[in-house]
Amino acid sequence: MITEVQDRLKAAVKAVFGVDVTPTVEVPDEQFGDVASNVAMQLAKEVGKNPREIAEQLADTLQELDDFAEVSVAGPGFLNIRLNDEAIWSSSQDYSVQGFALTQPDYDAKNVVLEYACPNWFKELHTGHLYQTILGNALARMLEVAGANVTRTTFGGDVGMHVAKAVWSILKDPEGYAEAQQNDDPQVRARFITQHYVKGTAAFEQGGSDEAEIRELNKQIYAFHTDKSTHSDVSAVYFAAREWSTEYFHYFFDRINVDDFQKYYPESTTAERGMALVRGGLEDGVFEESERAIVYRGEKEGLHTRVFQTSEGLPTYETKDLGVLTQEKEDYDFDRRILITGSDQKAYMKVVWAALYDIDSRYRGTMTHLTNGIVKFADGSKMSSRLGNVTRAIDVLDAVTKVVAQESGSDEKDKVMLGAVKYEFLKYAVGSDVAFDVNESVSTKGNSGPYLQYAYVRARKIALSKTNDDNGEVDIATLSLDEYDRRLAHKLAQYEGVFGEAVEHLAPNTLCLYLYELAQTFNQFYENNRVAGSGIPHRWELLTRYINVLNHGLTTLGIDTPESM
RNA sequence: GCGCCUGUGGUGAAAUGGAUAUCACUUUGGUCUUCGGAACCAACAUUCGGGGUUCGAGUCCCUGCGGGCGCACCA
Repeated sequence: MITEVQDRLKAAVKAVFGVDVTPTVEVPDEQFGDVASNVAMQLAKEVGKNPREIAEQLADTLQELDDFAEVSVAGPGFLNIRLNDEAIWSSSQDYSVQGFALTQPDYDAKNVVLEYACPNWFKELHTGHLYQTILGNALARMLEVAGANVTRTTFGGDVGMHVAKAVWSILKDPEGYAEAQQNDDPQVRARFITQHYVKGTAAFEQGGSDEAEIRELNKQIYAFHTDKSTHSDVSAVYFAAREWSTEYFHYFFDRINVDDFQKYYPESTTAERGMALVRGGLEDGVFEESERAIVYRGEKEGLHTRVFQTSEGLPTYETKDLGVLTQEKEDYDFDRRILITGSDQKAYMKVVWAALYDIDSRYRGTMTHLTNGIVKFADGSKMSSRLGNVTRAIDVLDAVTKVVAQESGSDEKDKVMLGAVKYEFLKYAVGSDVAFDVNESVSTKGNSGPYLQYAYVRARKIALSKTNDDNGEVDIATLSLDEYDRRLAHKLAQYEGVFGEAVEHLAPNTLCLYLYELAQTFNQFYENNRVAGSGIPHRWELLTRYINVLNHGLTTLGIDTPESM
């Protein structure tokens, strides 16, 4: 709808003023028209006339076109266009039945690597991971619809100080370990490891001999991956717990029903590769030595200095990140790489990428970093996994399950629970803080996943009530839409444009908002207009189109549509 | 201290520089003898303060105040 109008406007501007522009066209508030443009303001300077005058001239030309029922000028020079019913109807036609063509030029046939969730081995997943997983899953699906070959990857720490802390604590206090060996519930084992991580962290912060032991253990664990020396009590515990964590990740991602990652990159597998890059970069002057460590001087890019190799000769997270980046490039030859992490990593990641660009400038301009805000409790305090006061991802699911169970008692409860959680996270713009109150923030009413799921279920059931009287064909020539028919058709016609915008800005919330408004528009239509037994073919057709768009949108966001609720 | 981000109804959020700032929750009051009521309708704000740029500013610039995050061997 937008693009058709845009084309006509462009042609009209060319004809009247001989100027090439891409007119801005948008859907205005309903009172103004079906589509509107402020192209007259765009042109004012170039043409040297006042916008109002330009708009009047364009209106006269546009008024002649068949699809336009009315073209008027308002305010400083807005062009408001009301389409005739036939044009409204046919611009929503593309969405009927199947085979939506929603490819976007920026992504069509491009290789995209999407890295998200990035869990740490030896720690339970918390709400931040839950959020990133849901967001990443939705973006991946959106980009696939847009035509991209998407590879979902995740990168997490299976080596490093946090690991040493957990393993140290288990070795120190093996009580519970035997028990965990017996209990193969992934959630229980993950909990066991996390508790030791918290204890190990506390001991480390006390300093003294505990800290020294943990540092020593850290080196030992790195060596397991280079020497493959896996025959000790220490390595037995390490590899067992590492395996438990891996199983736990698979268990959890399956639990929330998101697409599988094509590839897990544990840090241990990218360390050596990163170290090689750092050594090479040191020779080329990208890195330099400082206090026996190897650092990158970010100041030359307006950033700060970061350590890539410790004075102990160990790689840091920075180096392992270089490793995974180049590994992904080699494995999937990405045209574009999108990374999702917490916003606390923003400045850090800039430095790593600056170093990478210095090493290999091909990467410049191919990478995007999306961040979610800090996940906070509703009282404003920040969660810290180090202190153990996290809201675990599983706690969120449990809390919402309770709410949903009270309200529905249906057999598709799980879909509704996950729908509530997913939509709640997706409906807000990417990047803002996530203030999280387990008991209150996940809604099942109003602008929520369950509202949309219910809207879908209801519409499907209505569609099943079709009788012989309702089987007529829509006849464009005699088509007559009333206020509510028209409003719904108009809203349906916007899907393609909204989807394109959501992809362009990597903003699932745009899509969420549209689907919610669509459902509201339908509910108004349904409240006022009879469908079943009406014998009005276009109402049935609108119902079908509505169901298809809703289904497509929700599915793309990773939200399942239940059969009943 | 330096850098980056942020401030929108009671609460949580939306708004490529465009028209009378949008939505949900809460609260208050309505609709309907259901095509599935998890519905529909109505009421509730001078976008933190002060300057500036612009035909036009929640949005851009400057400044003040408040909040967050990051700044070398953790991830």
